[in-house]
Amino acid sequence: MTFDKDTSAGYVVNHMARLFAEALTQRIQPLGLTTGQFPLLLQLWAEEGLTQKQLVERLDVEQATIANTLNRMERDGLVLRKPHPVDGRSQCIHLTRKARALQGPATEAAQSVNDIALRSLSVPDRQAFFETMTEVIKSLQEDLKPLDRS
Amino acid sequence: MTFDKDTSAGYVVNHMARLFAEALTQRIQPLGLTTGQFPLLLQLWAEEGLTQKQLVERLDVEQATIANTLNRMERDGLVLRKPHPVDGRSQCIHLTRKARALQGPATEAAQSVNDIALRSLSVPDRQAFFETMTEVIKSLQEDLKPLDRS
DNA sequence: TGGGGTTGCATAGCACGCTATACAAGTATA
DNA sequence: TATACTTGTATAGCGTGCTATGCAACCCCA
Repeated sequence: MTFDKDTSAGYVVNHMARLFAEALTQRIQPLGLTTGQFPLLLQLWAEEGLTQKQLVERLDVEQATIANTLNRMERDGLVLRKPHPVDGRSQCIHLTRKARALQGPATEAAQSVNDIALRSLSVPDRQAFFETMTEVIKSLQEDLKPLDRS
Repeated sequence: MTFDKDTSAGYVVNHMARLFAEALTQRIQPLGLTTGQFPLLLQLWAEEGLTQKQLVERLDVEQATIANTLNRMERDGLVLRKPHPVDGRSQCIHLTRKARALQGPATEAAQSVNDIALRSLSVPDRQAFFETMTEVIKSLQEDLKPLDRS
């Protein structure tokens, strides 16, 4: 019994994820954005001035990854780190005018990728797809949970 | 109308893919393997002595990625590059005894991750999940196709 | 008021995947 | 045969994500 990549959920999911990323890159690269910055921008467009800690809590990404992405965003003029009024360890992350101006085009780009990806699916199929992914994510998180720092 | 990451297919797919990778890492790290090596090993367990070109054709990964992964696998004693009998540019990729011995435990680990991930789904739901992913992949590939070097 | 634990962030170092590029070996053509 | 094109690999450089670690600011308690 040979293990076939094409019937391996992990393999197919990984492949799909890379295609999503590629399609998004194609559309946001002209805006000067990258895929990793996207979740951060999304969060900051909704709530500006969050600390890194708060961003980590809201996104499913490790602190070190957030810190590195913020470095690149600061370098690219998307974000400013301002000192926290009371906690000397923290900084509040603020968007530049440039980053604010990208909200429209960038979300349109992301929406367009999602629309294209799901284009051939019926509305109930899309719904089922999301429900299934939510289940899968839950199962994997439960499997990984015992590892959490307790 | 704000764009919500939790209802964005791309975001959820990316998150799911990272969880799959984490779960697999947890199981194959003790074997001295990493996630990126897995597809290559799978292919070589089935057909040893392939060239890099042939691996690129069989896996959905770029040539440069394959070359780098092979470098790490050679470094880790999983793979040997032997000169191609007729084409001086190519090399045939052979597995070491060590790599061959890992086929059983490694495929079991991957199978176990897939089983856990899909655990809460009925058989028809699993089937539907694969069909949907295949559709999504096809749609994204069609969107990206115009970019191919023709 | 210390001193010790905690918490927020930064950094080092790695794997993985990508694009772009270089280069040697092969092929074909004038 | 000499030249030009093509093809197979390698490498540089980057972004994304991870773990592990360091460190200063904070907090609590004796």
